[in-house]
Amino acid sequence: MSQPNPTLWSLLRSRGFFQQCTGEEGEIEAAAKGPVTAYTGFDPTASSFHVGHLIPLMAMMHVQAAGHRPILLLGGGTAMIGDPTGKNEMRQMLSREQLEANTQGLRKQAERLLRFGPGQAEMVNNADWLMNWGYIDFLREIGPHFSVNRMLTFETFRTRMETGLSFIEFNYPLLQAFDFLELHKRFGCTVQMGGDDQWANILSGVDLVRRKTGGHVFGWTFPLLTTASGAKMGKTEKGAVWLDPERTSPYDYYQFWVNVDDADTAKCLGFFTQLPMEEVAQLSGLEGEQLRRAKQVLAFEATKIIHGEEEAKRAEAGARALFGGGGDLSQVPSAPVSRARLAEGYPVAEALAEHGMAKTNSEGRRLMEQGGVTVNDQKVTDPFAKLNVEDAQDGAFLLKVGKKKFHRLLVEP
RNA sequence: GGGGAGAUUCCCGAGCGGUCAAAGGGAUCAGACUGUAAAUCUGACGGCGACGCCUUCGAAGGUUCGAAUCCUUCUCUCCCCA
Repeated sequence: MSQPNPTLWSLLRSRGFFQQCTGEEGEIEAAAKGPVTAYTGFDPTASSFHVGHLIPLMAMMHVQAAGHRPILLLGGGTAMIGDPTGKNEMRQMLSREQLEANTQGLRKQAERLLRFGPGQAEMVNNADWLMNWGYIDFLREIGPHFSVNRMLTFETFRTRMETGLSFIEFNYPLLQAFDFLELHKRFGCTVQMGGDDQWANILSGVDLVRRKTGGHVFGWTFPLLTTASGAKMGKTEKGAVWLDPERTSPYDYYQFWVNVDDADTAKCLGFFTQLPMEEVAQLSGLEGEQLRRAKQVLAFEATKIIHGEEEAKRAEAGARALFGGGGDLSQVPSAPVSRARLAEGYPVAEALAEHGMAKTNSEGRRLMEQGGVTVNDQKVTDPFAKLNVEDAQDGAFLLKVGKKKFHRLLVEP
């Protein structure tokens, strides 16, 4: 392990990864003289991380880069309960098989971002210690340390007083607190990090560790990632933006970042790139049209971290071809079309629907009627227009919907 | 255990026998303006080669020329009392 970097906390602060932490001013810094073990948890509710998970993941990368030890906790056990935080209603319960599959998926992705191994990052699954408890035992062991009166004051639960809260969800903070205790015992973990909505859960853990072991541990939260207009970030018309290239292609991933609001650019450069802050500050200083340069850097860097430099370059080349004019079209998302299909006249509406540019044929036709569809740079407004072999350019059709959605159909030889 | 309210298209939410594919808002998409930004304005927003046809208003039956609207049963949710 490299020499621990005592400036980890100030680095995190300067990059935006700080909302609040427990302890007195400067206390956590002081406690971090030697290598610190810090953990953050993710419940495996899907088989891939998405952009919403990126802040804690990036934070863990900084922890490791600074010479400390990050622990990534996958909540195979807690996901059996379901975190009620931020939910208006109970989450659908996932089957054990599903959770196991999801855990595998997340594990694979995490391994690309952090170095795991002896003396390096740890990856744990809380199913390993949560699943074997007997109900009575757990209640006797942990229950006495939790005040229902206090739990009811948690924002999470207060909002649920209106819509209803089941007992299973009410138990969630106990389990998360127990995780911290367990990691403290096993790995000497002294810091739990998470989104600010986790504050109450994290505090529960800090308290529990103190009560059970007398240990002094810390909680640290990140700001919740919202767009300048207040909405949760990470959603597009296609749904969540995933880190799994099968779900969100590197090209789309790159596009997501190019398309962030002007107002969010600076914030995102701090969170989602590893560029030095001087460079971030300089890029953020750009104005107007120039700011797009900053977004291109953001997109490239963010894509590089997740998909690697090669993919980032490809995504960038594709974007340049489509938006910059000319260039290399080979990186644009594409699919083959058979000659037979074209011979009988391939309705544009169907082509759009079959390649994810419209949900249905009707929507495809509507888009055409509204002037939103372009084939090889020619606007097509006839809803029943067809593609024919002889209309192909360089053996392909470039379909475009709106300003940003492109797809190339390659005529089979 | 007793009493009450309710389940509507992605979300919220009108409709309460025909004029309902179902008001309004949000979200979303397209067009204009732009910088692959934001804001604003306009349009679209169940499916279908479509001024018509098909499938929708928790589920299944029934009444009726005709039902999201009435009746029956069922499932689920919420509230109040105990």
